[in-house]
Amino acid sequence: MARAGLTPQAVVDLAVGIVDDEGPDALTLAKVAQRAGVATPSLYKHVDGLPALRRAVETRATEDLARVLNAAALGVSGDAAVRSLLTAYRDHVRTHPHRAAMLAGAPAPDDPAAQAAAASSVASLDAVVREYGASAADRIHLIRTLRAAVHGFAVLEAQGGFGLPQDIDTSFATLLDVLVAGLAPHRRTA
Amino acid sequence: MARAGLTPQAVVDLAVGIVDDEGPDALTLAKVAQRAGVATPSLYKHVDGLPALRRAVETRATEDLARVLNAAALGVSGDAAVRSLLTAYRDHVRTHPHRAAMLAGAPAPDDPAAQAAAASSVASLDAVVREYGASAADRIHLIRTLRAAVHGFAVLEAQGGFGLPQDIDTSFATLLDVLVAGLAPHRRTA
DNA sequence: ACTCCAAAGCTAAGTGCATTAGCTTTATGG
DNA sequence: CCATAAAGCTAATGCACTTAGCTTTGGAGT
Repeated sequence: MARAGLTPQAVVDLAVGIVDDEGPDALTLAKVAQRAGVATPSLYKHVDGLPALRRAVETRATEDLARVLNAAALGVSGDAAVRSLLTAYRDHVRTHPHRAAMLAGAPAPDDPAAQAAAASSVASLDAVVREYGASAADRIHLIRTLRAAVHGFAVLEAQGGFGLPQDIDTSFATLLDVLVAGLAPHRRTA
Repeated sequence: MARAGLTPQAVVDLAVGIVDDEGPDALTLAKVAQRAGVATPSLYKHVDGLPALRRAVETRATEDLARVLNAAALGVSGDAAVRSLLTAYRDHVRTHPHRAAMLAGAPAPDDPAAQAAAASSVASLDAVVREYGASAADRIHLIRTLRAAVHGFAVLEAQGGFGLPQDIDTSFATLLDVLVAGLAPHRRTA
């Protein structure tokens, strides 16, 4: 192939880097091209315009999160598993604060990778709440409850929505305590 | 004054309308000018550029939310108050889904109105958790817990982050139940 | 009623970005 | 060694934000 040896993958890598460094609003084709050492229109050989690139970055972020959650669900169970997963979620968003807002949307219906990543995250959460809900239909509400709570916390923390930065660890501990205590009545097995 | 009789207020009104209709990304000075029946540069007589207008819209959204929360905190107490406030929060975001993402940021430090609105929301929440925490320092963690949980739920719902739209009311009921049950151990007075 | 002036509007012009079209180069496979 | 398809480029268009500077208008004060 030709000079810079770009691939769709590499372009998305650069885009993710820009988002992590400067936030989603700073993602522009011009900036990606500059980092790639290439003229802006050349990117269209690898990516179908800015909106598509945004979606690809979102997919990548969803996949990374899924990996983290899957890892955090290994070898734990019960309340400890809930704490492990939620803590991993929060820590991941703290490490990548600019991705926070990207994690709330539905995966693109035409992107199997995004669908798979989303399903994988749900599966990790489902494993963790399995002992709190008998049927999958019951558990979905618990999964949504946990996801909403951590996601809200992570977004607020990442975007400075909590007034003072101090004591946020204590607040997160409170969140975990409240959720774990609130989940107790749903437990199936003593 | 002159022809269109614009004011900073009126410009922000139009901007809020655009955000509510088409989302934050659709907010452009050109579109505001079109709705106002005015040439784009004329807006600079009333507003200090697009970023400032965005902030003003955010402030307005924060104020509206505060009003809703204040109203929902009237004449209720205990668990019912928690449910009332959180339900009002969720309903408000459902009514204005495009504002969801705007409600996570810190209020601009140089905008007293935004500061006041944020403080007012916190005050409503504080009143509701007063019987669960003795000191203000204790309550802040409960406030953050509740806010994170509802905000996460509202954002995920508004942005389609929950897979299927059905059963979301049940999920929200579960969220409320879990939070109320989890809060119980913190109750001061029986 | 008249004058003046500040506010509110306008047009013109510059900049940056996204995107499309069409050309040129390069590397690779036959 | 050459043909070709991918990868890159330049040129050009359109849209949005923004600044500069001019024009109009409506009301305040006489």
